[in-house]
Amino acid sequence: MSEKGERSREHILATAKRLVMDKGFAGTSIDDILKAAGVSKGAFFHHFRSKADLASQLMRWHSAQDIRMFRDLAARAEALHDDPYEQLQFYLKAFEGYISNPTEPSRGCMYAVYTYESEAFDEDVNDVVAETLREWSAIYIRKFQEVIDRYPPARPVTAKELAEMIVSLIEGGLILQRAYGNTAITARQSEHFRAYLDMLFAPSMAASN
Amino acid sequence: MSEKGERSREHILATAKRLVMDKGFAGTSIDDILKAAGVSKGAFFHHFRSKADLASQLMRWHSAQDIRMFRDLAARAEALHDDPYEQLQFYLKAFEGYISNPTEPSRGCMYAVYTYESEAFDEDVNDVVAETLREWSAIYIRKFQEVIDRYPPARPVTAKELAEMIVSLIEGGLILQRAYGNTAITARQSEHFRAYLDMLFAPSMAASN
DNA sequence: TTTTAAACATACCATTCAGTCTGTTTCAGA
DNA sequence: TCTGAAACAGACTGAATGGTATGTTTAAAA
Repeated sequence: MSEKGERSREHILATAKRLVMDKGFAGTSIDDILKAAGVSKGAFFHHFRSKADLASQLMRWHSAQDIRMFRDLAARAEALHDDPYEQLQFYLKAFEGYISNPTEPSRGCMYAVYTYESEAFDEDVNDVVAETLREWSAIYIRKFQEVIDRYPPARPVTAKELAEMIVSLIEGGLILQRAYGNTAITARQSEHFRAYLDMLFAPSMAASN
Repeated sequence: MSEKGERSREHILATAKRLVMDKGFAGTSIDDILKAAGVSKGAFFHHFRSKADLASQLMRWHSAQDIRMFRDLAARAEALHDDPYEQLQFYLKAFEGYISNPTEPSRGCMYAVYTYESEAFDEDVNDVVAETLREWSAIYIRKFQEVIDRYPPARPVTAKELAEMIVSLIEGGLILQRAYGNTAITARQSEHFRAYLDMLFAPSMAASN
């Protein structure tokens, strides 16, 4: 990242990420990664002590990228809009744009891959997965709470359950997307969720104007 | 299933299913399955030509079980209730009971496992996954359509998008469930979805009485 | 009782895999 | 220019893995 030496490590991580998302972690051999990345075994084992170490570094690297993106998106939403509901809508729409980007269609979710092979990983790696998902939820929870506080919902809902719902919809959408070979499903789920939010909050928003 | 010889095949399939759901397909070796099932290599390769053939038979076997369960649930719902909305509620609640069964807590979803390792499987196996998910959706779609026809929803929704939503919520919930080690999440998502349905249909149900 | 095929058991084989070992190159600093 | 360490290259190894070959048991039909 900072030095030139990081280039190769990041290149290996990026290649591994692509392969692991396509074939799973156990289904991806080190040789597969070497071949796809065009690096030697010496280079690989210079940066990673073992395949388990790759798993750990890969998840931490990917998690750091994601958390940065979540926070960037949240910061942009807050810079552009004052109203928490508008911030939320912006955030959700921005994510829809990101997930259905046609140049780099989403292959799925790294956390789902790790979750479904959790037995293969060290406990601390699984903890990173859970913590990243929690961090992601937390961004939603904060925003939902602000919205709920300002616009009493038509039905009593908690910020936590709404956050859990959108995360579930996205994770589930990514699975259906892969299974059906249709890259539009997750964004559609998010749109539908926004329509649900409209039902919940539109009445009291109208009343407050 | 019918003959005694089927016992061993089914025993291998059931064992493989458990292991594959815990460790993924690539992460489960044939020897793992032999050891866990207490059968010999000869027995295994008598019933399955290769590991890929196991993958195929396992998915078809599992899919057949699931589809039978979906249809049984739907039939029971229709036997117990006349009103399509009550049938739907029964169906969803029954599934919640099944998924959060404490004696056999759900390890996740087989289709998700296969989806995230899809590169490893033959095209026809991936087709079985997609078709089973569609079959599952179709049961929801039929019921949602009946409900929509009888009770005009508060917001224009299609049966298809509602079906896609509950399937996504369940799939996503199963991931979060594994990641967090909390076996209650999927059932909670389903409950939340039922609350959403109430918002959609309760007004016109009240009007029709 | 004999025959026959399915159902199993086990030793074995070739390949792949993660990981090691022994170097060579690169390049920053003295 | 020299030194030393980081970065890399690639041949090699032992264990694991998928798969085979060959033989034995079982059980039902003839």
